[in-house]
Amino acid sequence: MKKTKDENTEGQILDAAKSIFQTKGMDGARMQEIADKAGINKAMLHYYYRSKQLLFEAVFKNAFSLLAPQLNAILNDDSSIEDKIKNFTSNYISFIIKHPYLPNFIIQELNRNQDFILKLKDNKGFPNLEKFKKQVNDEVSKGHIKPISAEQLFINILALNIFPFVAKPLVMAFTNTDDKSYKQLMEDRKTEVSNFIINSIKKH
Amino acid sequence: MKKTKDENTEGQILDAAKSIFQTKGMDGARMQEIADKAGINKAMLHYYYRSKQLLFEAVFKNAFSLLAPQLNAILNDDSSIEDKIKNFTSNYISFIIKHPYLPNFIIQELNRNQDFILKLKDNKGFPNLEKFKKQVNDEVSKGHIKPISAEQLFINILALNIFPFVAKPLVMAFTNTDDKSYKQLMEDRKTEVSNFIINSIKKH
DNA sequence: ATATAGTTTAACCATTTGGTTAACAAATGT
DNA sequence: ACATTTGTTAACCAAATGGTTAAACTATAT
Repeated sequence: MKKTKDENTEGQILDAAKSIFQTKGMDGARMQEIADKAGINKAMLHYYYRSKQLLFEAVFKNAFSLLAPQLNAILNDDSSIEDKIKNFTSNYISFIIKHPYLPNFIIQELNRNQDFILKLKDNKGFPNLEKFKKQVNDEVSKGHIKPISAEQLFINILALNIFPFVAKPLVMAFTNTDDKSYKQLMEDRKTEVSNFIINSIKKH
Repeated sequence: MKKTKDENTEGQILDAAKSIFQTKGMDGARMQEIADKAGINKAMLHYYYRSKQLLFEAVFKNAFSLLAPQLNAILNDDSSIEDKIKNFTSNYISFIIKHPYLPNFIIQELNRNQDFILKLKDNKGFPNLEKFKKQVNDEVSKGHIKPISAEQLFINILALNIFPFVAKPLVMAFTNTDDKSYKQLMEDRKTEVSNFIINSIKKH
């Protein structure tokens, strides 16, 4: 029987690398620290992944492949705009509570290395706005929702959902909340945010 | 006559350090690169700022002291909620277009070093939500706007304004825009975002 | 049993990096 | 004019860091 990911060395390395890279970033991460966390010799990292860069890319692609399907849900699903917003908001916030470092990690590293995203864009499954655009334009011209471009609406949805996690320390300081009450604020947002968006675009 | 900031060495160092730290972060920045950018010997960095950590802190505090007044504008001004949102959105986006790396830098470094914000919180002039809370609660109970907590409204305002700059490479990839059309998208948001927020909270 | 291929380790290496030193140059005060 | 403080440089240093090597150990196949 094939060993499960967390008993074989390669998987242990990836898990440790995830944890270190996602909290410290490419530049802040140390190969020795990853090896220590995985409980193995540093040479093993190079045996399985050749270099820090390649290990990092493995972690990054893995992280991105978790995020992309969440976004495709809102872009390519067949439900109504209103349902999409409701579902996405609720699902997405649950998702991030499970992977708190993920959006920050992706954003930080994409800012550091602009070329990186070009590689990702070629992948099938990379989020594409076309269908969503058509849907938004349709609903606007039918008069179901107020005029708004699909791009701006999409940016707003992402912003309202992702930002509070990315800027957590900053927002916690401003709102004077501790970890526990911040978590509650985020729970509240599962419905708060979708209401906020829908209020804004629906006609009265 | 005292030399202006950009002719004296100390100021040149700070300028160079700003540019390097804000694009590469604490971990990615190299003292030699800062010295080269400032056009001086590396030993000068230590002569004026003692250590990388202290030089970094000088840059960080400087950056934060630019951001804080922008936020206080929305929190402590005497205008109506609607005016605040309009002005803040328009001003803030202009502000960031002038300092594109600033919000990302602050968020990234605060995530890296959680203790850091505690030092800032003690400073007078650190954004405080109390007055804004009172105003929002007032307008809600008077029935001028729909029920919403001041914290959630504040988070939403920050999110809609800051996020598109922080996550620029990601959003550019999703929306398939180049630098020029992204800049246009951001210009449009100066009014787009405030309409979006006001639509959402106003009563009909 | 024995050869073979895959896995793991300790020791090592070259380079990078933040920081220091000692000597030198330029102001500044007396 | 000269002494003292301030500013600047090149050379240097120790520690950290990504990566390599050669030997040892383990599993697998014949």
